[in-house]
Amino acid sequence: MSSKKDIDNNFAAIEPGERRGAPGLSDIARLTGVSKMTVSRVLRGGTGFSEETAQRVLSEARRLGYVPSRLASAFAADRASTLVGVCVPRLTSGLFGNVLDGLDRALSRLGFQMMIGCSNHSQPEEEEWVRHIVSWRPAGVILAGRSHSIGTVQMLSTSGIPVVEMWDLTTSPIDLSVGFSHYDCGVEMARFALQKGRRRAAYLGAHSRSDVMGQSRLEGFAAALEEAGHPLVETEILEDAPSFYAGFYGLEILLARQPALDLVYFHNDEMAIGGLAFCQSRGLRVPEDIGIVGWGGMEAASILPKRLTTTVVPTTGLGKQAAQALVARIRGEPTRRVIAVRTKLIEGETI
Amino acid sequence: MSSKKDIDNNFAAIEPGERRGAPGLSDIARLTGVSKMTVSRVLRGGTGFSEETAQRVLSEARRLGYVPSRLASAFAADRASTLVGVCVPRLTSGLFGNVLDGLDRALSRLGFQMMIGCSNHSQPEEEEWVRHIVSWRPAGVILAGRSHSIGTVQMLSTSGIPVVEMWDLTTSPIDLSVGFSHYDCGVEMARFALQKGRRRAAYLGAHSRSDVMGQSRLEGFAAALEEAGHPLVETEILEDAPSFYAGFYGLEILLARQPALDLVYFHNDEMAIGGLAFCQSRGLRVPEDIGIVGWGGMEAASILPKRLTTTVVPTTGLGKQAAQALVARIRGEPTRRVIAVRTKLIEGETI
DNA sequence: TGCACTTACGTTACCGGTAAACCTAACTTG
DNA sequence: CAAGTTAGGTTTACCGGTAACGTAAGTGCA
Repeated sequence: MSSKKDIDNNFAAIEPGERRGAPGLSDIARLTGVSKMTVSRVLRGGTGFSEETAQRVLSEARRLGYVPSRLASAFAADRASTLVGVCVPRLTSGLFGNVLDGLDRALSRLGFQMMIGCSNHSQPEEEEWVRHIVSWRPAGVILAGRSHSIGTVQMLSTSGIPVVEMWDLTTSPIDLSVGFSHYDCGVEMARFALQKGRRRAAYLGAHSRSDVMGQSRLEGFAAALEEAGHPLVETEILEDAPSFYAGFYGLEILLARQPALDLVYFHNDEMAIGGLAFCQSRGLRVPEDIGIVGWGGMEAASILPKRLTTTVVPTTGLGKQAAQALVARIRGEPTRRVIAVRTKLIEGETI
Repeated sequence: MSSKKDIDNNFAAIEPGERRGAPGLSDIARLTGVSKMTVSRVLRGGTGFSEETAQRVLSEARRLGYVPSRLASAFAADRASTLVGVCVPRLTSGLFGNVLDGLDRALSRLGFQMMIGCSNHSQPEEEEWVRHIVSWRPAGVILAGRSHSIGTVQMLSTSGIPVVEMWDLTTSPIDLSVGFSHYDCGVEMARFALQKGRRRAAYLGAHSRSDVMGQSRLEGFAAALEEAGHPLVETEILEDAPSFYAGFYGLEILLARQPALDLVYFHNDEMAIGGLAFCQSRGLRVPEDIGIVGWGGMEAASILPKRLTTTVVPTTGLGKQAAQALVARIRGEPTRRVIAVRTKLIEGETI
């Protein structure tokens, strides 16, 4: 048929002398008059060739601008041995930005590349991403959080790919876990507040989608206060993103209900800074009239005129540790399954 | 030799009956009694097979938990047709976090995966990353910024990979450019300030490494003021990271040198917020005594008690547009080489 | 009845690099 | 001087999926 012929003609339109793609080992081999295998050995720094051959090969490779196809070598090895998949709940979070930075620094130094995905706090989206990444046969995978869909866990377990679950700690990881305990953060902050003489504390949270981690902090905070005989006076969980603005108006709500508070523990630093702004707008003195404490260690929180009391999460360090644990696992070195990183309570000027 | 024998024994330690890796097309083919090719056709939704065969293949694929190897298909096609490389100067920047978010949403919806790198504002590091990504033969590459090393430009040009340079606009891109003009941002802010009656403006910058973009804003700002007959009164570029703290103490320096300013244009919103904090600490009224304007559209800037006047950069939208332009290019659809996105001057309450 | 056409497959070759096996000539060494 | 060793290679097979092409059985129609 004529249509078929036309199509054939179109595909035949490649110029005979023209280079079709990137130069490969065989191009170098042909031009230097040795075999592909010798070229491969020279370029990977092996043995079994003369100095002269090596020079010819290297100069020809340079001249052609040869870049090896990782696709081919990964394929040959049946796994993309320098690829690590990383999935975080949000790309816009300052905290996760730092975690990614730590991961990137550590992984790229160790010769790995990151393929990044974002779950938007959604398990189905995470599972979708895991399916994609598994199809790339990566050397390892890093997931944020410890709760995943059944499909996610199954795919990762059966594939045999090393996995690190990071951020909040789990004692029964798919493979490895690197993180810290949100519950303990809450406990530590409660004890610190008590030590500072606070007796009427409230908690102001906000839950965006499935962020259950704030909940653990609240539980730890409440339990420690309870134990000391000064239970939590008030709790409010806003149906909103945990932003500056939520902290501002949330504190207004909280104080309207219960004016006699001497401390508010916020979901995070952004909300706490919002709370500070609210206090300022109402002439409430911090820390004299009310104490404000946050969580997370936002950079801005440490350089405010009045430094915020908060729990600093070692984000960059966490990324680094997660990367190191994963790489150790990939290399088959012995690794602890659960690695706890230390958060640090920073005493600012708001309590 | 005995050592060789030992090694052989170690490598022979794989159990005969055990699965060595992930199941492939040939496993499904063997188990259903058809050829690899038929399985491939069924799984990719082609034609040329019976309904009954399709069902057998599909159920067997499900049973085995088959995940196709993108490594193999990408390799066969001689390019990783669903892989896009993205390199940003910093992973910890709020602005770039949003750009990445926009990119990720658009790219994943279109069926692409992102491989991310970070140049740390360093051209050698960027070049290093480009070498890595080119070795993956990606469908496209997105770089932040418009100035790159010669090696970077050469590798990308000769590889024929579609490239988008995003963030600041260039009229002579390697391939495509999506961004906005920092110079125009400066001009626009100057005109706005003049319209608001400001006559004695200063600029406070900070240069971290090779961030030359702030420089363009300063140039546009200064030129527009000059043209109107009210030239820039004072300029200070701090040798520091452009942070909240730099804004705070930088303004102090500026006012010590030149107390009679009625406007300060800051490198970015973080610095501007620092400047606001300084004014507050000194009892300077904003905007009555002095106007404070920033750049970038930090989220926190819009929810401060006193909304900051600033230029909002459509970060997420920029990512989306960059992704769409790149994908259009990859698909061979006609595309404009230079796509300008609009920044927006937001009139807050600080001028 | 015979020939074209369709359906439902199967076969082969190939992508680029690498492991493993093999080869050959020169050089040792007992 | 034969046997062994080494340097410096080459050849072959393979990774898993896909394009291109081949083919046998069935189907429709003049």
